[in-house]
Amino acid sequence: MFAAPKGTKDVLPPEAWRWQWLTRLAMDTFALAGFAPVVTPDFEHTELFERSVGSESEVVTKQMYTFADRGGRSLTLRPEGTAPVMRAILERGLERGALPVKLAYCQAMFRYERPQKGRTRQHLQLGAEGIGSENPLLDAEIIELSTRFLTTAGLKPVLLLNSIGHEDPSCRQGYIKVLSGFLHEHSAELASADRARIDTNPLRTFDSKEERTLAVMRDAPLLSDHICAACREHFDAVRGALEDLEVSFEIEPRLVRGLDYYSRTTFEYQVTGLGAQSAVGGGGRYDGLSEALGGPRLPGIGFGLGVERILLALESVGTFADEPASAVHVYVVALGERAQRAALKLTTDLRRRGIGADFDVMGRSMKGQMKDASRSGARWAVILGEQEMATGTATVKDLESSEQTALPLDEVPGAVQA
RNA sequence: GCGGCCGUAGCUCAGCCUGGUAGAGCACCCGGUUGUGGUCCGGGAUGUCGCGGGUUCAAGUCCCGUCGGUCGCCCCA
Repeated sequence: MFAAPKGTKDVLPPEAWRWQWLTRLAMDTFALAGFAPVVTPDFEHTELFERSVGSESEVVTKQMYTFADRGGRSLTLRPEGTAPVMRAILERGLERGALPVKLAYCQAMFRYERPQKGRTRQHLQLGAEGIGSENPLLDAEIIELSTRFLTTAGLKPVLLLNSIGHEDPSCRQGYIKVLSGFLHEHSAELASADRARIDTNPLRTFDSKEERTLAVMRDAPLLSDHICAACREHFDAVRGALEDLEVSFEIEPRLVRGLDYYSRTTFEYQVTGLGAQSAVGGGGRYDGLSEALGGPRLPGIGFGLGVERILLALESVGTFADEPASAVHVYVVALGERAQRAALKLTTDLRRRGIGADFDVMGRSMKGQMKDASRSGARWAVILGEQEMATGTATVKDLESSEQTALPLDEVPGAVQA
């Protein structure tokens, strides 16, 4: 027998109802803020991710599902959502129309990693992107939106906020030099894994879980003390706007993102109940992304939220804001071949009127059908037996109160509306 | 890519240490009520004991390998 590939899993009912509930809630919430849905391909040219996420980044060097198709093209299963959306915008020239472009998605991401709690090789991500404006109010709008969605879903996440400046010697590049100098000075005190990447990705040293490294980093120079005046001003405006909106946050000067395209505002949502993982989502500005892909200057900001992680966190909280119920409202019980055909007809008639209905196709006894009716979650059982068939009626039973009455067939839909 | 633990019925697991050819609960089906569910009672079906190899008269049980799961490192949503 076949099993699902390593690091993937099927989602079956009842869990799947929660997925549907959560993703609908998200897309509805985003739409209410003007973000229209977008769907991009599940695979892209490998180069798209090399040029946006960064050819030196861990995601690109170790985690991508990259393959050659029969035409010899190097393709990659989408490891993140922002670069494909930007690519689609540039390809279709949306940046020459009305700005900002506001898009939302619910799509699978693929990363080759060792699976563990809250981490699989395919995961579903909800995201929204606001593209074409540098206005700090857009940052606040985006952050409030994702915060509100998570809160509505039933979480109380901690919002961590930082600014990592922009790609310029007067700003982040200058800081990285200062940081590298500091790290080289203290390299003997760092854990070996952290020492190894002083030159490749010094910012990530802040994320180390090595005690000895963290001890060193407590005295490390902070990016927030070295960003340029314009970035500082932008960040102050974002904070002010969030305060206006009463969105609470914590400034985390050590918050660093793993994808190269991020600039200025970065943020992350942390919750408990995810095992070793702590983030349900994160995002930030990517003012240089378009240019990295060969497009015009097109600043933007967005976020990505992990559906599996949100659901895990909700489970650990123990409450779902909206526990979905069965959609079957009426169960038609039939006795005899003639009644079974009538049952399909009645079930279909109810469905055409928008009433959830189901019936037995297993040839169950009446007792078995009643049991199945109960199991289906239906409120009503409509019984079609020989007596009913003879008189053109149906017995309508309320499965909660156990009360039942005989009605002419054409009055059944009206009787089970409530 | 590295490490710990685990892999027995559809599900959750016991049995493994101290080898003697499989069990419980739930779920499912049938009956108690040949036209009435959710409760209760009675009965029933189901396993290549992850896979491959080894030790042994005999392996679910011991050994090796492998695949998968899980948790952690790493990385990230």
